[in-house]
Amino acid sequence: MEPRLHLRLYFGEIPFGPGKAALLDQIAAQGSISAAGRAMGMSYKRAWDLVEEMNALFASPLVVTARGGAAKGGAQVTEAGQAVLAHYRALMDLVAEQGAGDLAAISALLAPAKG
Amino acid sequence: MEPRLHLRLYFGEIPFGPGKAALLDQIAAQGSISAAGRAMGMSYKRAWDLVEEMNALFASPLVVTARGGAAKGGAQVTEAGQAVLAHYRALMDLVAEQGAGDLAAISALLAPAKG
DNA sequence: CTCCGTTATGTTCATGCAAACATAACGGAG
DNA sequence: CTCCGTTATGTTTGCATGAACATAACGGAG
Repeated sequence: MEPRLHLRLYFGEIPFGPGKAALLDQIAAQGSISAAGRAMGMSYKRAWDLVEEMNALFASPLVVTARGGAAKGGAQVTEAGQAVLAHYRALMDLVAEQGAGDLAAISALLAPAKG
Repeated sequence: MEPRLHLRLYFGEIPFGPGKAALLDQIAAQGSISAAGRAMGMSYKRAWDLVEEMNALFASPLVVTARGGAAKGGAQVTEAGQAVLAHYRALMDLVAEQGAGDLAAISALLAPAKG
């Protein structure tokens, strides 16, 4: 499961967090939205809706798609997509490393994990 | 309105972002949950629910309350509350300053603001 | 031409969540 | 004892969200 304490980047009302980052990773690795969805236990429609949401946010799409048969159809993460992913990861790493003290201080105040 | 690009800290499913931070600020400034809610254009119930949610997250409450009349009743932000607020702000500042490059890079890729 | 895996889209249903409204308990001030 | 502003809680209703199901379009492989 996801770590107890994490960060989400927000573009207005639209969140970009661990879920969308992992989806982009899976699309890059699998070469299709449906395969990525399967690998993540997510319905194709759900995955596709998330992709559409992300693409709508940016001037150029983060994921490009192609219809068609087994060898032709598929999806690829664009350079813009890789860039967004890289900058998102950089921000998360920044917080995880240089913000470790603050994160630990907050964690120490948290109530014991509930069932 | 809130900035187009911001961060929320997540404790499991529970978010802690600009809204709750501002609510804590207002409670500290106004001395009561209801006054804080009024100042923020938020119903008392909404504000109280948020306070309850935050208090449940931590080992000791972030806000303590007292019932009663005009001079007696009210709410105060505890030391734990001030600490959480300070560490949250520190993380946000860290991202805003040292993550400025990544934030700018992402912003540059965003589609022009829609209506 | 058929088949298969993919993208693309729509519909329905359940669930969660927030807003609005309503009410009770409290306790000092006067 | 009454009043007032506060904390505290419950109920209802509308809206947004997600899950599940269904269907269409596409296009290369064979």
